[in-house]
Amino acid sequence: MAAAGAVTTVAASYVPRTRDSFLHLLSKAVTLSHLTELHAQLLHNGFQSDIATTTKLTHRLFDFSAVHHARSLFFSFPEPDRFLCNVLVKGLASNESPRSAIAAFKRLRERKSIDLGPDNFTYAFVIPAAASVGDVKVGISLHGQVIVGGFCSDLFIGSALIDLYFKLGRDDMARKVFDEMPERDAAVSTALTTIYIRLNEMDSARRTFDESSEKTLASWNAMISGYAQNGLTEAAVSLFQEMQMSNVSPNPVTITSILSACAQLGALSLGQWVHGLIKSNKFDSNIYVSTALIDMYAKCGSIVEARRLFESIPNKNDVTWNAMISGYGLHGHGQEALKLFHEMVSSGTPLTRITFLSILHACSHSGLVKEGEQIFKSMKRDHGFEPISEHNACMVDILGRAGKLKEALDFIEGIPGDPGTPIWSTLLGACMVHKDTNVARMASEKLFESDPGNMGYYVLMSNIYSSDKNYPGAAFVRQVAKKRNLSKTPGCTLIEIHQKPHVFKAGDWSHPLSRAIYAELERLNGKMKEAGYQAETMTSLHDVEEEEKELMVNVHSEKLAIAFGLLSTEPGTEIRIFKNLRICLDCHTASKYISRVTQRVIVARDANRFHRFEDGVCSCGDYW
DNA sequence: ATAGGGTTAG
Repeated sequence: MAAAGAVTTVAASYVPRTRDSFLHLLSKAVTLSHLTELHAQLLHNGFQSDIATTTKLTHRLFDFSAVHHARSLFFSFPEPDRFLCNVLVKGLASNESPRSAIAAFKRLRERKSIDLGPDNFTYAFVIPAAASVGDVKVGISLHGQVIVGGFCSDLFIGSALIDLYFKLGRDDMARKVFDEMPERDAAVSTALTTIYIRLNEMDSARRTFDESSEKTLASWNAMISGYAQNGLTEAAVSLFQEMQMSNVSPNPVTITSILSACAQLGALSLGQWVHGLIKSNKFDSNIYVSTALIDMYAKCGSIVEARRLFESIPNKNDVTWNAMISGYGLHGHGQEALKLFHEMVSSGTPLTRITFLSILHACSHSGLVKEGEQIFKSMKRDHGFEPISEHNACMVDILGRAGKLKEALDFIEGIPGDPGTPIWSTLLGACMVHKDTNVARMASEKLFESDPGNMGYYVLMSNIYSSDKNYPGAAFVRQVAKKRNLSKTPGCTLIEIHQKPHVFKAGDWSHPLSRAIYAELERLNGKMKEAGYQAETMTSLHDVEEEEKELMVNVHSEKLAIAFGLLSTEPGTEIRIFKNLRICLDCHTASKYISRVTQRVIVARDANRFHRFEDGVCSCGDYW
């Protein structure tokens, strides 16, 4: 046993202790060596047959991932009770593997020495393990046991079952479990909040959270992460601020979610502030935290800082590598992404489907057609991953963005079965960049059929017609969308000036400096035209309805943010903007001209990637 | 002496 060696080293500091003081010290221990030392002292004091201290020690050993030590402690204990068994199942599930937790659960249930069967805690630990394995048989059997054992009213078990059924793809059963749950005790509102979040009913979740008399850290975290994962990033940030005001200290789980929100928002200064918090709270060694931090820096434009952090992490996992690879992809650093991908392969880190999505996207953003094709082939041949719809879409993207629309179509032909929505949507995007109306029409017909409620495709198709000067076609597509009552996600652009975020919408006059901003744009327009810039003019929009015409010539949010950035910063300063949608063709062209006439570097993150405009050229090479 | 909450693609 690991502790045996420690006995001699602590013999000198041997102190007799009571059971309570041991329990206290065990929960206070902050390092694994504290625990091994305490284990030695426990043996000295004759506590080896005391079940309470043994259970606590086992639990704490699992906290530090000392699986082997925890295991041998468990098996050396003559008559473990249910409590100790539960700790084993939980520890195995969160450390070793969900499979071994399930195996241990089965063994313990068969063992007649445990006179009482599993309890509500046991199921709360083992059901999530079955969910993460995705084992239908085990899952259904556990649900049966829950019913027979009379645990249906337990909210923790209910929420675990709901999650299980979602992971098994049985949304109907998830809903059924929820609807059949009887009493909903207000005292366990955290569980209910979690359930609503899993059902994607954020408003009910928030109501439950707000009404709960005692807000646990887990319930704050559930709400914040629920918002962040559903793209409600402002709500996540504002709830995080509320949490700070209520004097509740964030833990690594809170930090991970809030970093994800910062990454989505492009909120660099908040992200940096959170980084400070991480350092002062010593959360650096948490792999979720450090991975989310890398992602935040990469998505907020600081790819160098992201890489610096990446190098400093000793315990990188697959997600960490994936985040860094896709960061390079976003910035159009395809070669760096490829180098890292090969390093990942040789590091022995298991590759995942997301690894291949990340590297394939990196190839497409950098126009690396050959390299992308090689990786796609080796994915199946060398790594045994059958391509799913998203991987195929990546290949279409690689070919399409490089202008090889014919090859892209041939590739689609070769896909067995229905190619799926993501593929046609990708192809449509490529048609926008390369102005191919015929292929676009074909792709859009498939999309209007398979995903008729998605306004994005109508906008894209209408823009493709417009850039081909087919205004009747553009107007027709927009009319169809209008008839179907679809609305477009409003575009907006964020810019941080002196650590304060400013958000602009198209044609926005709400900013206090609006007059100066529009005047600056006017001035820029003149200089850009001298340099050869041509905007869409009113006369070319003669076939478009009045209302739509106004919308189309409205100044886009990107331009407003850039003009504001130019006014508010010293000459020569880099301008960084963040757009929630894909940047439009006109704004892309305009940004190139602005970078030339003002001699400023403009970095723009859109929904897909980073664009770095410098002296009239964009780093994306005009495919995005 | 044990529950709940977290990162990567699009």
